[in-house]
Amino acid sequence: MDRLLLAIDGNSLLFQAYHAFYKVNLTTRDGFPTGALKGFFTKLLELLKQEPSHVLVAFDVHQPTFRHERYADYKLGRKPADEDLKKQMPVVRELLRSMHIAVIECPRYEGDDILGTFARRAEAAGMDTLIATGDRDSFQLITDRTRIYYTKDNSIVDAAALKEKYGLSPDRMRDLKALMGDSSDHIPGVSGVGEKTALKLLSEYGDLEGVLSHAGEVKGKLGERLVNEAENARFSYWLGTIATDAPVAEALDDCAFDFERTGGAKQRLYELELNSIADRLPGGDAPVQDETVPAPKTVAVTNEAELKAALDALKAADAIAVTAFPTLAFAGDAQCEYVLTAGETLFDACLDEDEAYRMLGAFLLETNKPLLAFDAKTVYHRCGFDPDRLPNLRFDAMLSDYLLNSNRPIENFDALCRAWLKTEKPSPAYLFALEPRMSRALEADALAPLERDVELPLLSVLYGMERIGFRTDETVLHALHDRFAERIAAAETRIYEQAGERFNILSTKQLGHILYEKLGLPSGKKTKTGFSTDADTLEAIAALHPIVNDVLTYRFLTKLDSTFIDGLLKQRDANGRIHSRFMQCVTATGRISSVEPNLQNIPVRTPEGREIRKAFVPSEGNVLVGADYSQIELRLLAHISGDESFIAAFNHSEDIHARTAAEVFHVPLASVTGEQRSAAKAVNFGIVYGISDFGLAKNLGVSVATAAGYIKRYFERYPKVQAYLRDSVERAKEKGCAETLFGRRRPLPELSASNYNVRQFGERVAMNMPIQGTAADVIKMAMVRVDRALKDGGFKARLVLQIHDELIIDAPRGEAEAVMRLVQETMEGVAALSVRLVAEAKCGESWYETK
DNA sequence: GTGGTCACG
DNA sequence: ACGTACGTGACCACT
Repeated sequence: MDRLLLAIDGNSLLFQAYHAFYKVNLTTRDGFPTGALKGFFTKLLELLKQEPSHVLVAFDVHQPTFRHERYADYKLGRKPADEDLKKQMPVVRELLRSMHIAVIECPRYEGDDILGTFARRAEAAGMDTLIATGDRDSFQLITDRTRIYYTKDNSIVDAAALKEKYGLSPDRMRDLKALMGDSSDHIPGVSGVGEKTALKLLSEYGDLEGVLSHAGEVKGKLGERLVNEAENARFSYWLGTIATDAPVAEALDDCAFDFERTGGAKQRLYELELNSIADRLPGGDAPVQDETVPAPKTVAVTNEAELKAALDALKAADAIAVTAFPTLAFAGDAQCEYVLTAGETLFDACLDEDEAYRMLGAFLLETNKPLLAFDAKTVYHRCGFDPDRLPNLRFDAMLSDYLLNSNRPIENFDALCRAWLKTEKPSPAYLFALEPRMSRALEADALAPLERDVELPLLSVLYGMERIGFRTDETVLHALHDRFAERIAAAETRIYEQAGERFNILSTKQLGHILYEKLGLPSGKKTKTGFSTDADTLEAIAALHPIVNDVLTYRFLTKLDSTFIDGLLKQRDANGRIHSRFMQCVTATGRISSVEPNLQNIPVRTPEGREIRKAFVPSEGNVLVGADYSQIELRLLAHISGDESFIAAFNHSEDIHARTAAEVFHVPLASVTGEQRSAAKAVNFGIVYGISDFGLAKNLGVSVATAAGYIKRYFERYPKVQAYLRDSVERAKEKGCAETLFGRRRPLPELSASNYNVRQFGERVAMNMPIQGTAADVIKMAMVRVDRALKDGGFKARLVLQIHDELIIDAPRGEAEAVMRLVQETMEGVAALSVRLVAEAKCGESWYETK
């Protein structure tokens, strides 16, 4: 096999990577931007699959290059690179060097000159070259030994592909550009000549000189321009010519590449929290060990006798540390870990993992020793604990880490150990080192009470909810499926008739083709990949063609059927119960989330969707008690802002949206119309989300000016709300994070971003997070207290679900009345604020009835 | 794996 | 001149 040179245009790739990750705003946990790095190295690894024998990455140096020195306006037109990108530039070079990949720069020459130079050198050495770039200029470098990997669409371009696309040979690409110019590269070209005209001229007269010498034959304004701007065109040709003889110090041999030597970047990539990249590099041996945390001795546990001996040894321990992934491991101190290991020979009596967990669980309960864990809830599941009898949990590293940085939940224990201790291999023994360190960090940020009083006890409550599950009635689901299936089939038939063909209605691409091309309906906004077909867009054109409503119906019903009916039926256990998992360390605001299945988005807003709640039923002999907070976020806004009239409205039990409407529209409360009320409701939501006139206008379907007027009058009536929103942004900017009434924090690196939109987003989050997050804190505290009150009160009733401001309890019929009172009082009394917290409880034979 | 869409608070 | 409501998760089509 021929040897291959992979020559990468570093600047081009880095810019592309930066913009690809722009919106994601990827950073390390302490705020260092890493989006461009992630994109760059992901692409690099992809390119390395070509198995090059030589690799180089060419960069521009930050000064005018020889081609541009003559071009006075050059600097004026160039946009300064974003701060975030600038910070990552030296890191890219550093990482590449530690991967033993040649980084090549040449003063006064651009990256593509270096690529051109090396491509020719490689050819001379009998090698093939693959140039990776997102810059089409490089197409001029194509030969039968040199191809371009065009990163914008991941295509490999050779002479044949170029001929097919432009009808030009590689060396005519410069002629093309000389005529059409390139504004992004500040190449003037000939005015009024674009790609089409340039291609036409070239096909007629061969090359640039041919075109210029025949300029007199070209009619009209175009001919004039070709004559007048001939020098401009020649200059452009020169500007657009990539050098193949740049005086580069490095030789081809300096670019020799060996994938096995790239592991040198591993440690640094982990530090940058680019784990997925680091994991793909070879080796990575000798990780930096923090001196104060020596690796523990490992004792393999392969059979029951060894497990018993290990537990025996742990009887002297002050606390027990346990991790469940990838396999059960535990420790009684930082010096020694016990790891469950498959037996090595046939003579070893293998120990069943479930049995090992059971024995460890029993040991924890018997001794009641404090438990340290990473993801204790999973450990509980593996041990199969009875939710009413749980171990003495003292520390969960996953929870502590989440409280310290809710921005990005840690993926696993490996990553946490690396981040906190600079260790490579995770071990439960490290929990003994992590506990004091993380506790100090929590104390320092005043987060210890949240950890101790809310998150740790809540973990056990959530475990109970997951274990118990929510009983469902499959006959309800099947009956609904049948009803929906008929209507789906009918809508489908009508759609095909009206479209005149069968197609996949759920494919946005195919649907867009039918609606906007075949039927000629007006297409509204666009998405990245085509025309938008979302419900808002379709509703706007529904009156123009009856097919549109059929499509909306079809979408609506298939969504209910596949996501909720099918989806739920798949998740039922042998007893018909559904065990969702409640994720405690996912959201940036402090809410919990629900997965597999998500029980926090079961339909309620439409009559058909709401029917699904009839399938959620109490256990045998029980009823469901549902209790929800009334307007909790707005009440918290009233409390936190201290706005007297807002507080008064709540404390007088007024309808808050109607009251807001009366204030904003200057009408008496009694004469507020339905329309005014819903506008006011939208304004209230907007305030909570971090208001913008544009967003409110879009939501309400009014002009931006009208929306701005609503907001203005709102702030006039509730001045302290305005002051609060302003202050939250200010405070967040000072502290670098937003925080709730109870001190939960969310880092906001967005606030110091150079990009306006990212910064605006940060400001909206700074307004929203304290409200949404405080509400999350409040209901979490309520859950802990409700759970405790039920158990302490000897009730059999148990929490089964939380939906952000609502709790569902599965309660014996005889307990219903008492439980309703208990849950309502607990929820209302959980925090003493300047506004009353109001909760309403109901009970019924299904979730449908508890609203 | 990503993007579009839509279910919830 | 730009492009935005906040927070989630699941399903489908498509690459």
